[in-house]
Amino acid sequence: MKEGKDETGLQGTKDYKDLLKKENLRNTKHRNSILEVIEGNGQPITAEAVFLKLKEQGVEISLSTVYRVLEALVSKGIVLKSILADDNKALFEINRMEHRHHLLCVKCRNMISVDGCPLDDYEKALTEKLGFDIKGHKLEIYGYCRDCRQEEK
Amino acid sequence: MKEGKDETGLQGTKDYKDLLKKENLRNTKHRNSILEVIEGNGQPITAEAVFLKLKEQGVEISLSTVYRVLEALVSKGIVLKSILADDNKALFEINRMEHRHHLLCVKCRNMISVDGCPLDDYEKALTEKLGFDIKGHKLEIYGYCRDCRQEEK
DNA sequence: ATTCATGCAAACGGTTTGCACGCAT
DNA sequence: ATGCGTGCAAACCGTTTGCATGAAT
Repeated sequence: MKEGKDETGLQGTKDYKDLLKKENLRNTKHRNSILEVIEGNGQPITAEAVFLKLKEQGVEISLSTVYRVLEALVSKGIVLKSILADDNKALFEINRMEHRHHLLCVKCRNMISVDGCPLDDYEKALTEKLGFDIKGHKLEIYGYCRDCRQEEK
Repeated sequence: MKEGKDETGLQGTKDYKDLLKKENLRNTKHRNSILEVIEGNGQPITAEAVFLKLKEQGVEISLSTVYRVLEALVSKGIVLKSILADDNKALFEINRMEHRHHLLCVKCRNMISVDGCPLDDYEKALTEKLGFDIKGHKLEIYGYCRDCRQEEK
């Protein structure tokens, strides 16, 4: 699988026309730019940061459009939204097919992505035990990253 | 309306004087009331809901005091704060010693608490692999509860 | 031609803060 | 007596929304 469309339709240099079309969203410059920024960004990013990155690139767009586009993408499941407890700005990231979690350093506030997930069995057990039909989860792990850990000592 | 304060069943005899003292927080009526509400509540609760519960009980308090007290308790680790992605109100719960997670029903928005945690081994592995010193985590599991699951079908 | 997307500015809502007073220590 | 705790109202700030214009289908 290379340049073809995969399940997500999310490809580096490719544009997002098909993806948007599939979700009944019109193919606009802004939506493409926003998807590019979000996908290109290694970690969850705020709406304002998206806005600023676009500005840097010379893309003129209003902040409210960023919000509206993000909301649309989230509602289609293309983008995931989350909020950390100690900072009430929302973070957005591409909904990659590989399941992924993040380690958040409480000091430098960097995020490290980790593929894979240890929760499958656990969820299965919960479903059986409680009759709860699990659709997903959000796992946020926090602590000190390798660098800040040194400094702490 | 009668109140059964001794029915928290969780702390029983102990009031919060010692706890507050230990953290260099003055022992005030409001702080005790708030701790009572939060601990008595089975699940995470918003600041406003705390405020309203207190009002019901005839406790006169201002919303900003509720926020300030909660903030103090969170900063001391007595209370945990979290924010769900689709609702930007903060939720507060007692930091119980037994590790506990919640299942959130995306339909009726009820929360079910589950004791225990499947992540210990996983975190140990991450620490070794990435040199990340893990201090804690937040796990939010969502889906349909037993009741809403029926209705979906 | 129609419908959806966007910009602008104003509104919104949960949360925070400045200030003066009250209460715990 | 001191300094933290509280009430009130206003400020704050991320986010949403109404309306008119512009672009995609």
